[in-house]
Amino acid sequence: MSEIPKAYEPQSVEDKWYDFWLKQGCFTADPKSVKPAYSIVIPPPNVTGMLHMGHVLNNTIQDILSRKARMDGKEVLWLPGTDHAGIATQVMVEKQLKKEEKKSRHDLGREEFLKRVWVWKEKHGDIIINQLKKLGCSCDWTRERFTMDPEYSRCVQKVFVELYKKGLIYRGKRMVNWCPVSQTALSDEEVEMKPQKGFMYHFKVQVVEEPDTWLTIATTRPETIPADTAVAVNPKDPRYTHLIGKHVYRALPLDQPKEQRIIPIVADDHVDFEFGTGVLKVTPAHDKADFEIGLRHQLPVIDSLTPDAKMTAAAGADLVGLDRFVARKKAAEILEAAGTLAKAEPYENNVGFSQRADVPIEPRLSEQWFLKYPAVEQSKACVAEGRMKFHPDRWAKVYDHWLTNIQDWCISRQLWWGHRIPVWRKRIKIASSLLPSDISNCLGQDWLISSIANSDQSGGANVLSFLASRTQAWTKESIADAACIQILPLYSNAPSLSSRHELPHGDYDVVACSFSDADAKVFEQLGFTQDPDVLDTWFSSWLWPFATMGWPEQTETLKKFYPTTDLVTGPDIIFFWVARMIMAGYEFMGEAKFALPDPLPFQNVYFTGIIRDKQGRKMSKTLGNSPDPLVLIAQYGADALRFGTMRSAPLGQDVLFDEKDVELGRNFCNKLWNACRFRQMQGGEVQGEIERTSLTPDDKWLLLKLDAAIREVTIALNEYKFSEATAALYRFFWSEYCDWYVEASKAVFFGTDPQQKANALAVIDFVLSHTIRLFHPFLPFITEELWHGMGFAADMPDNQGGKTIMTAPWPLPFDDDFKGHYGLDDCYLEMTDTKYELVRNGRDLRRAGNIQAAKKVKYVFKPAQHLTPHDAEVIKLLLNAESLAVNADYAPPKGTPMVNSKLGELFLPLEGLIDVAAEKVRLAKEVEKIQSEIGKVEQKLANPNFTQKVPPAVLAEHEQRLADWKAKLAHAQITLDALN
RNA sequence: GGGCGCUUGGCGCAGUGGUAGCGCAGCAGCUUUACACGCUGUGGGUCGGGGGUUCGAAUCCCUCAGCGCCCA
Repeated sequence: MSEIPKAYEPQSVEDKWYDFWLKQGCFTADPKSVKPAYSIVIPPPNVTGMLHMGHVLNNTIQDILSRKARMDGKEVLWLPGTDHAGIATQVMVEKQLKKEEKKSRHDLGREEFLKRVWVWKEKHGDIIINQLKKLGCSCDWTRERFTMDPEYSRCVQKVFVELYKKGLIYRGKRMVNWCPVSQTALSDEEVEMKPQKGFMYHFKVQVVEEPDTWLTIATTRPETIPADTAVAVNPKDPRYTHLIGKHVYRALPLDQPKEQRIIPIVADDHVDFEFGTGVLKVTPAHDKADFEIGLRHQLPVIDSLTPDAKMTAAAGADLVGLDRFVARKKAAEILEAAGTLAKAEPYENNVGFSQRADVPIEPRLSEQWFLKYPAVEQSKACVAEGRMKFHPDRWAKVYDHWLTNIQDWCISRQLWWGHRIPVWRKRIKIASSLLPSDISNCLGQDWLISSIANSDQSGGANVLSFLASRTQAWTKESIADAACIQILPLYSNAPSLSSRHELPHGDYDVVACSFSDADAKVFEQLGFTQDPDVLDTWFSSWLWPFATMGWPEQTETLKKFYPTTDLVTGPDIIFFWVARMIMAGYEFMGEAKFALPDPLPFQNVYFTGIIRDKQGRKMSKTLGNSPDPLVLIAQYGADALRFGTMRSAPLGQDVLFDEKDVELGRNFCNKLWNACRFRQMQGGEVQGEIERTSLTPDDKWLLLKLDAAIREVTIALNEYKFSEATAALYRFFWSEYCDWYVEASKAVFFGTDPQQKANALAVIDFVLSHTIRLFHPFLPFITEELWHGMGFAADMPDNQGGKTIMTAPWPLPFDDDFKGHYGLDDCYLEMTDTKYELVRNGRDLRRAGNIQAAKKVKYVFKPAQHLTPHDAEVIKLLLNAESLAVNADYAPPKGTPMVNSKLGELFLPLEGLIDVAAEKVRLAKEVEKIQSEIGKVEQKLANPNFTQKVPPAVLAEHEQRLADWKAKLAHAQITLDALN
């Protein structure tokens, strides 16, 4: 740091140090280390993603935690990676394909399309990784993982097979959330409810048995009328009881003969009296609740929508082929023309939207894979009992509520990009009863295994009961973990086999499930076809904390770093990810071989706020209110972005982002830079010995303030209060160190005493070397630059900061020995504060006199006690005075403005220059304020209830306060009198 | 409908029983030999409304209102 630029220039510094850290392997975790472990797994960003402010917040926090842990002497693993983001990535590549080649994925075929996705991934997949590096993230990049990596994919498939064998995964025909744009099922968590403006249509239907009776039905979706298979009323609704069991003519489609449109009136408790007219149209194919009603009353299901949400032939000639929203209007028009539309009034209701495609989802009956969540009770308990802590803890309630009302997870997606479901199927026909030969014919000799053969001497019946138990299935001995096979009747929901002892004749699926590539080949050869669906992306990310560490092997990494210490994520994925990871931890890390007392995946979860713009709106591409962090980094520096973000991100609150915060961060870095520059300009020995007898009160004051700052910052970080930590650092460094200590130290540096100078330098080096370390987790780049540039690294052992500040020890609060040795008594705090208070008041005198700030003036000080030459020099300098005459016998001329303090009286004898009238007004105002304060305290003290009930300490404090105010009043009065 | 959170100077926030604070913005002044990305000052709040507990309430309780989020 020979030629130090006047302003800090981050660009030249940041890349240099990041490369250095990488080359030196500073981020690489050593599982063999004897140091205690600290670990975090990154919430994997989408491989398609670009860095946004949410990532900045989230990853800065993880980096702070990681860097602090390293300085605490921990062996740190921050494990990075990306997820494959099934829908998002597929949609993106499809768009590109359409744009560049005017082709759809179907034009290419599955295999070719997937090749294109991989090409895209290789080309763009590391964009976000490089962006994280720009931010300074100290991730162990040697362990970077991608959810579609072969090893990781194998974990996903293994988990699927295990859960399948336990009977927790099943295939079922259910109502699911269907996204007509992506044409896939979605889990409940991927559906977002939004209020939508539409119409409530009231239409009439005629009762078959009583042609004079018409019922009015209210609906927001008239286009689904052709799929109605009943109308329902509440059995307790007196308006309609007499009609139950009768029928109505369905209002649509009109081209269908009337007698084919007869549907029953059923009674169902689900129907709300109050809603609409109390008569509900029941559309089992297109509404979840209606589907349930349909089941209760064995209603047929008419599907009137195609997978891309156009009307089918069942909707009639008028509507067929129309988009659902067009058909809605058309249906209303048809009803109106037919004279059966009673009214249509504006109506707002909540509609489920696909989170990805942002279109209304369709409830749709389809065959999907579901998971009954494992380890739910353990997962609830670990948070409820506080073994895992949520910060802020209110999220624990949200978590608990979700787990209590948990629904099976729809894990299949009708996509191509993702982990393909490791299930193969082959259709077989069973004529009378199942024989082992049926199975062997189907599976080949290779799959007939000894355990079955032995237990199944007598043939079919035992095989059937064996299959019926469903908790076991035929497994190939050599790869017992990898595979299982079941025989399931077609179109059956999962549990149906359990009560059967005989398989009736008919069509069956032989279902083979395996994560072995060899098995897959065999299945294909035998004419099995693999399930076309892929798994939900979250079905891979829920394994993240251990699948990234080499599971299912008990690797060194797992042994050392699992369970992880902290997880940092947004509350918006508490269900998607956090809860599921906890369940996966209990389910898959609970095995005896891992020997974990508690297999929870992390000990603490820190939930960040959501980043909003300064008007409080969510950051979004369409609003264009989301700044590009890389632009900010280029403009202000990564440290500035980090510091600004942390400073404005209180625990548990959303963050209102303002570029001003980043500017403030930059200004702060510049301040830090220049403070070090000032030190450099004084020259002298680096980190000299502090001579205890030479310490001035200012030195002691500063060291005590540093001690307080170390305590505050450490406590704040332990409690995840990052904005408090930055606030404490900001205050200490700027307001205490720079504004007061550095200015006061100029009294020494501008003086002539070499011993004093050397000592001040030693104090400054001591304080700066501590401060820079405190700042390091927040400002990794500038602190590394200064650590070396200031020469603080020079005398340190390599692993104690000699090589990099990253491993310099985190500053500890001073112990009593240290304080005793250097005489750091709290009285120096008060003494020095009093001195600085005197300076502040002395500066006021200038203003009162309308004296230009630049003009040097002469002050006179009348000490009330001994004043050292050093203190006199400090006061003079801080007052920017031409001179400060210390005179115990000073007799001021009448009208001399003065201020009073415990140290003595400070006069500004500038006869004639003082605006006496203005000064009088100012003092009168001050007296008024003091009197009002005295009044308040006196009133309290006069209250016997107060004096009798209050704790003695509080009483004493009030009495002291009264005395202080009274002293101030006396001083002010004297000053005022002096002007008269 | 249920749950959670928020409401403190123009803006963003801290303060969980004992003198209402911080930063930004504003205003006034300043080429003070580290820093104008700076320095020195300064104005501005009956702590959302109402009620209660208490010697004492921004803080605890009740209630109302507004805003936001999650779930149904």
